[in-house]
Amino acid sequence: MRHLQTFRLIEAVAKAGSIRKAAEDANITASALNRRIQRFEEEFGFPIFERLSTGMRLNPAGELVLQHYRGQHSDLQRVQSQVADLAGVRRGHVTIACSQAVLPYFLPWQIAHYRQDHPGVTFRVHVRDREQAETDLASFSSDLALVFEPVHLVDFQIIHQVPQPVYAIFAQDHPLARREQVRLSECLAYDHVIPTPDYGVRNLIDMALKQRSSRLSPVLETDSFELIRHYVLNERAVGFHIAVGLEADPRLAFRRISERDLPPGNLILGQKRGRSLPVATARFAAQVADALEALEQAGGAPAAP
Amino acid sequence: MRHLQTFRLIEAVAKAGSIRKAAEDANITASALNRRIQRFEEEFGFPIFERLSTGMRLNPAGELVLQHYRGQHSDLQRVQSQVADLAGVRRGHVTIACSQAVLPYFLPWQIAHYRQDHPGVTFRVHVRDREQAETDLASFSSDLALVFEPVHLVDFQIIHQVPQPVYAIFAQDHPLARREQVRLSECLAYDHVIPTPDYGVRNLIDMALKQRSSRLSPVLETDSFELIRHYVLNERAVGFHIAVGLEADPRLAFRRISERDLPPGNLILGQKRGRSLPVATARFAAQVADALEALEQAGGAPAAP
DNA sequence: GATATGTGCTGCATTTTTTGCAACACCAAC
DNA sequence: GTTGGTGTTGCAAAAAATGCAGCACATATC
Repeated sequence: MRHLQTFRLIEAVAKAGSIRKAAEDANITASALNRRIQRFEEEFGFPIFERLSTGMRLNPAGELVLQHYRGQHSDLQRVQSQVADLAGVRRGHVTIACSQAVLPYFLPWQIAHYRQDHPGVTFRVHVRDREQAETDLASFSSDLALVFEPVHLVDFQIIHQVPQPVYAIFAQDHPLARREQVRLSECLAYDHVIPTPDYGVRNLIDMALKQRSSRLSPVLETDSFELIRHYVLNERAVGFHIAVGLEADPRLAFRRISERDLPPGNLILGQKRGRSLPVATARFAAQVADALEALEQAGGAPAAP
Repeated sequence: MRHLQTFRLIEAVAKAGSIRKAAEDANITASALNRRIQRFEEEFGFPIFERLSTGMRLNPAGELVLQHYRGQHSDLQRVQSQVADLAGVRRGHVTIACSQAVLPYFLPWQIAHYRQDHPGVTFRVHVRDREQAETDLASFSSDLALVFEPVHLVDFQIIHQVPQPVYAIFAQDHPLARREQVRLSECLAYDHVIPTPDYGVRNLIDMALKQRSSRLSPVLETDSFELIRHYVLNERAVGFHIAVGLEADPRLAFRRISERDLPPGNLILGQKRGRSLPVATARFAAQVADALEALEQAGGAPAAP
């Protein structure tokens, strides 16, 4: 919508840090952009940028203005989506910030399934750690977040949550594979592969170990769960993973870690607090919530839908 | 702000019912206005007006668009107010929808008191019955509502409420003036003057009488409390009024109606649910809430602040 | 049934707004 | 000082919005 053009440009300047750079990106001249901003500031009644010798930086007023714009933009999209819906067209665009764990099976299946009924709806998926996911919601960069054990929970509204036990994963021929359930200390006795502290699984392990004698001594620490899943196939090591991303694989075994050692964390579907989502987004969220519900009913066991 | 101009015009057309009328009001030609709307609809992707042979009417999509505009407009004002505040200027504009009862003493004193500290803040007061007040909030026509016994309470968020007993009012020399407290049936035995059914006081009386034998037979039914207050000075009649609008007056007497007959209603300060108010408005609301609090501490007795 | 009055819409000339180009003034680093 | 970066401004060109006049159509009114 053209009436938000000035705000878009303001955002571009704020991001680029200078009028000239932003102008180049937007394919207009610096002078035009400059005057747009001046005109806006005059109309608005207050300057929204600090003029430094090195360029432009938003002042607090500008931050407020930008936030207003983002909310306005998002709400307009919601309205458009709603109108499209009542016109009989189910179209729209859904942006999701999610944990890596849901990438291999859960999320692709959910998206494909939704698109079967509503082929007009498109998606964008951002892989984020739990903190970034909440930031994304707050800045309207993402509509939904599907994350394991979020952190702040301010401005973050839970749509649905399901407890997810942590599993130890290893190659099929690993000694622990003969067991039904394993203890955390047993796992750590082997070489182990763990996520970096940004992630919920790691957080749960850290919390659990605080009151125990065992310590972590990972052979590999990584921010990629895909790497963890594949690494344990190459060395006799133990990895950690939550149920939702696991699926039967003849080479891989996973065993639940005793709840006495490691309480289940929560896989949470959420949105920005107080925001009303576009129709397509809301319906997709409802579908995912149902799927999470079903997951819980099934006992949290790893399985493809 | 100029970027909302198109929305303003759309609103004007919706209200006027025709492009030509709206164009005249806006001091532009019908053709310009027409093209603005066409351009908007094309950009938006859907028509927002029904073209009737008699003029234009918003379709459901248009209603959504208008609602969006009102929300965004209000939010922009909030941002401006907030910026003005952090720039050290306390300025702004507060719009209140209120019951008649608070007009004589309570509200004027509150406004004057606030303006003493913040002379940059201006006010607009709309007298509304309790139902209209809520509509005003919903359509962003008013920022605050101060009403006795609101009706719907959906989309209406209570900021503060204080119980208000109903008083019988009459001339100083009325027989009932010798009593400390009066019964409802006693009042109705005299000629009585009551508000129309739109008002909370009337509603309370109606509810009370449902389970009793007494019936209403008013000599005067009116939507003006000012008229009620003045009428009982001219004829030996009984009127009804809530505490907040009463003040010592040598010619007028008021006596509390027994709570056994008539439970106190609530005087409620509220806003549109989920909306964040401009700084000036929020502070004024806080001041009024404090005053209501003090009113309650004082036992709800009629008195000027 | 003809007329009159209202509606929204459109082609074209005009006005207003926005933009691009070039130059200027300033600052920081080299 | 020179160089490369910044924001800003005068002026002319381009683009967008507007006003005018007239069209086509529907609904009242006589």
